[in-house]
Amino acid sequence: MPGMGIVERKSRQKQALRERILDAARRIVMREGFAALSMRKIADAIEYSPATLYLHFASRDEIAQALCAEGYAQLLATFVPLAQIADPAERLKALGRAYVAFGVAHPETYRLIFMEDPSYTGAALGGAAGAARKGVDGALAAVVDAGAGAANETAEATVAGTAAAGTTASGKVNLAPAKPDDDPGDAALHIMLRALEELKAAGRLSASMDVAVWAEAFWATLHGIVALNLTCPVFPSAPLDTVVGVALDTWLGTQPAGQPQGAAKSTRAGKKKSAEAPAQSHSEAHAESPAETGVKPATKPKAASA
Amino acid sequence: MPGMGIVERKSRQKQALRERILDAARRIVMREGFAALSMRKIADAIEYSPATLYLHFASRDEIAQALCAEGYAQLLATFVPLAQIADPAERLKALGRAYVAFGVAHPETYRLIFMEDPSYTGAALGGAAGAARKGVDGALAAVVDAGAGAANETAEATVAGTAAAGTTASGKVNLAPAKPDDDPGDAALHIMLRALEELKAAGRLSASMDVAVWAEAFWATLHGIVALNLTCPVFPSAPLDTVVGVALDTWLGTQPAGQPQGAAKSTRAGKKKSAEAPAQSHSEAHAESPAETGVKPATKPKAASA
DNA sequence: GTCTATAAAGAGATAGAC
DNA sequence: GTCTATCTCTTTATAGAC
Repeated sequence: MPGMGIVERKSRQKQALRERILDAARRIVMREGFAALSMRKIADAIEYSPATLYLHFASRDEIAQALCAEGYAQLLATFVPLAQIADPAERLKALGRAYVAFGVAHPETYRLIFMEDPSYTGAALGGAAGAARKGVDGALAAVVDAGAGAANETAEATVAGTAAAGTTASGKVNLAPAKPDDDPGDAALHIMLRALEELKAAGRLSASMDVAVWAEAFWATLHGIVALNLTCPVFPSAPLDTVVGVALDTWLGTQPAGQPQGAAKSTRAGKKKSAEAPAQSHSEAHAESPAETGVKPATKPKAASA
Repeated sequence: MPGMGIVERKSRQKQALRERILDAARRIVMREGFAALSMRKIADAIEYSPATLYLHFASRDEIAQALCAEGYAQLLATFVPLAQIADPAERLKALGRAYVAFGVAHPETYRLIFMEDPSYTGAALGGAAGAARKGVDGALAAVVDAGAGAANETAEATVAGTAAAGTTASGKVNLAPAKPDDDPGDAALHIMLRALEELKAAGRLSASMDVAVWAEAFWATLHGIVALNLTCPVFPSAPLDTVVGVALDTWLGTQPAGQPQGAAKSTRAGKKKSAEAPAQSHSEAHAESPAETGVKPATKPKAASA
């Protein structure tokens, strides 16, 4: 019977190999696309035999789902600092831009999470707890909780003077109990819903609007932009940032329309941001992973022998 | 040397077999998903040998692209009658609803065209000419062309009285030359752009808005709704029609700002879709194809042997 | 725990007989 | 045109030696 330290060392080693497997898998997915992910390739990459992988993961699917949870946690992590933005509309815009930036910066990860198989999406949204507990989720849950109190008040201090608000703000916010442990995959949703409640309280969103519906439609817009960008060769014809900007302005009622509905800067100077428009740069985004862009993932094997 | 009639008969027979191949392929894709489409399965379905398929299609990819072009033409066909709607905002709403309905009614076809491989999307948008020429495209091109003249005037007769319009309407419409033969895949885009120009002329869209950008962002919203609906297990929590309604109202500026509009019954009783929520029903959609819904397409082979 | 070896299945595509 | 037969390659997953 070995001492406790030996057991721990073995456990650490097992965990380490598990991480190496996931690292290799992630690299393959990023470079060649998810379709090219195979047990053999992973085994080759980590210089183990394929059979060893099955001691850590029951199947290729389990590896894929672990990658999904990881990637989703990474996405959530980019939201954390943005949840502190005082103005709810600006907060939502920043979240939207970060969402699109993530999808553009990590196309294959985004594909795997949101465009491949429903079970993968489910693994990411529901199973992000496991991967996210590794550090991200704690911080996020803290932010979400803090948002219920502190962020709300700072937002009021900044915004409340604009319109007749404050009446419904205090009483109705607890409509979203925001149990952070309940479903960590919904953390992003909670951030959005809170911002929407503030927006509504400030009179900048129709009081009759169902915030849950608005949030889903808003999400769909962002997802559509990312997904078309990844799949459709002719999208977008205008710079991506321009399309995102129009979408955000439309959803948040800040568009320079003939009549602004909520509260907007009446008219803008030029036509659009045709001049600058850095387009796909997104230097604001995440520099963690080694440039997932550029390589055609090749869902199809294409020609190999001739 | 055979007579000309014999050559024609042979050509017809060849075409007929080509159609049978595509029919079988379409059925497989609809029932088992695109990933399950293989030359052998097609051959089995039509009771020919796999080698025969290669006399009609150079590769599996070519079959897939033909299916894409077909499906896209089918989608365009559902737009044709809607292009006659006089009010441009209502026309765009109807187009949007038809788009979503198509995606929900033909999930695997939609996936193949817009969510799988960029080359497939390209084949649909650019190569729809070939498949569409079979009858759909002619009608569509006619509608598009007629739209430049007739539909525009009916729209003016119905709408123009609303706001101060008419000044820019006549002079600027030819901004979109609408060459129907040029790129038939863009026919849908042209329909949208025309509606947007009318909207702008009527003062119901900001004069500074770039209609091309608006159109792409609008498309992205619709695509996002369909794509999430097909991939994300928890989307939507509210009935799909409600989400679509909010999106359309937001984009077309018909949202309440205090008063509830067409859809969205102000407040809901429960939290989520616990109570009613028919969700995926959509009986309004197309009944042409044999119920592509319901069966899990299984991108992955999953368990087969044990 | 890790390996070698292999089973079992399936894919796309082609050569050559008829 | 069509078929038989096959080549080549890939995959997931497991059995059993060490």
